[in-house]
Amino acid sequence: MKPYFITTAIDYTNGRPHIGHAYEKVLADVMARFQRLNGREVYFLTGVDQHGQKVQKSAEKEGLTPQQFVEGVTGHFTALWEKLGVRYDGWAATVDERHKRVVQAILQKLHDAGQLYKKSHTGFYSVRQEQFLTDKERGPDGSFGEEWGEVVELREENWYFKLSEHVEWLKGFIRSHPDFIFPANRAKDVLNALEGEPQDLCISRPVERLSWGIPLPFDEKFVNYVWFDALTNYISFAGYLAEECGNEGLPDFSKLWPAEAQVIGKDILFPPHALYWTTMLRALGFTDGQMPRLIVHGWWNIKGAKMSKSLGNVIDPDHLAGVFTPDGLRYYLMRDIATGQDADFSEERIIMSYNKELAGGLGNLLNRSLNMAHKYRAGKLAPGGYDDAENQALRQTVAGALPAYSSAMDGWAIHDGIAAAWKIVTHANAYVDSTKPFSLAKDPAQAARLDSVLYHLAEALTHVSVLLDPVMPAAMQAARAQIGWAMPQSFELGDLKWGLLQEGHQLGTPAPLFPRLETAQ
RNA sequence: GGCAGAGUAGCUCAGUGGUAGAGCAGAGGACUCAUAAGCCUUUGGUCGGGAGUUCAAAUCUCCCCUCUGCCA
Repeated sequence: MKPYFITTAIDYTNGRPHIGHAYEKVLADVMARFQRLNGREVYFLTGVDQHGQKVQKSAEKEGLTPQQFVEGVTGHFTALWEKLGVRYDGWAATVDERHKRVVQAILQKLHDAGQLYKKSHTGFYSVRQEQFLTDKERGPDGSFGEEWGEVVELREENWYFKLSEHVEWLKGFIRSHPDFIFPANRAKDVLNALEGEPQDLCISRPVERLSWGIPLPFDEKFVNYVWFDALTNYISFAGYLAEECGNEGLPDFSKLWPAEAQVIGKDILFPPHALYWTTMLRALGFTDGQMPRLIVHGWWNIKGAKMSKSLGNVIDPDHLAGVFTPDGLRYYLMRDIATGQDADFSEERIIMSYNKELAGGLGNLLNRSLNMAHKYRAGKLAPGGYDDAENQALRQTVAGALPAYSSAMDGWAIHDGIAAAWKIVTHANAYVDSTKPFSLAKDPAQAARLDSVLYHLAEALTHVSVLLDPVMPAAMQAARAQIGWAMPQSFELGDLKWGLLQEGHQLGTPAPLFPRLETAQ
């Protein structure tokens, strides 16, 4: 089977990462880890978009070269992924020479195929902002606002991609491939938007206006414009045209493509991915069967409002990871949103999810279970021959969690996958209260039953540590270390059957897995 | 303005013809192994408004109100 190829949007290196960046990468990372656990080979590609006018200007403002500037900002992203446990296989940085070679090769190919043409455009140009203005920028009285400074009418030549030639094909493709866009209702938005008869895409900027970009191979007076460059990362770093371009150290494209999942935010579905990207691939000769699948996620709002610098409500993931631990943040980001929909970020909710669910629910269950096993049996497990209806019920919950978890996770319903695994936690906590091992310990005649209860708790927790591993890799590894069971390298969900812990298994030392946070402020 | 979706307990939401559900929050209780954690019980809704179809409507039809998304 081909590897599961998953990509994310590449982040624009014009500012520091916020919670939205972190959510998308964690989402992709969780899916990558789940697919691996599910026995699939995975290739996870993510990265940064480093070219363009905004970067050029920000660099100028700080007195740096664009290269120096993007290196600095890129460092904030890679450091965050390191901290959050986002573990990627390929890193797509658009200043990479290998990427530039592929972008140029693609441009040449499209040029040779007659998919590009030069046209002059006359429009209103803001000298201060260095950009053309459209009617959107006009005020109610029809004039351009003061923020644009001097506005002049300007005539400029540029290169265009014949995107409109492929729009009819695209409509048909979307209608005949309901899985192309997840969630499905987004596909309707795209079809509706396509009724607006999209214009050809301008893919260049004169080099006098923008120097920080990839030059067009067939016309040195221009550099390539952002979207074309950025979108190409999905194939350039997957090894597309690697041989032709002399690129080394990249995957075998023929084995990797198409991507099973291109994880993007709803803001860049249309037109960039659903229109530009698909028609680019089509123009390059990619068939219907070689189109990637788009996974469109929603946004984290702040008290119902969009997160924005001007509102001053930007949430810093680095700070949250410091307070709630990286896995505490990953857990909250995955459990409090339905993939594809928006959610409200709430300080109260993240505190609750950590203290109530992770500390009080899962962490405390592990702690009380191991503690009793050490207190009554020196941490040594003996499944023994005792069994009863309560034990059977717990085993049934454990067995039933796996299929529900798998299908939810595979369908991008991460929050449902977590809930499926959590049924074990809830049941096990109730099981402690109903079996009362602390009472059984006082009665020598109940020794066999006590052994079976302690065993059931440890075994159930081992299963939970595997199911939640994609969401909280570091914490679940720590949990397994306390249990004294290491997940084998080759372990897959199919191996998750009752009896992972053997007769005589020695449990490790318990310690609070998610120390409760004091909320007194 | 066009298209799409949503309005159900304080909050987040599930529920597509058959006596209103879950989680969290709130209230009460029993227990003590544990991170003042966990467990049990429980308050709470004329299912946005109106009309219609039906023995029966949160669920189907029509109208209205409010909100959201995408596009222009």
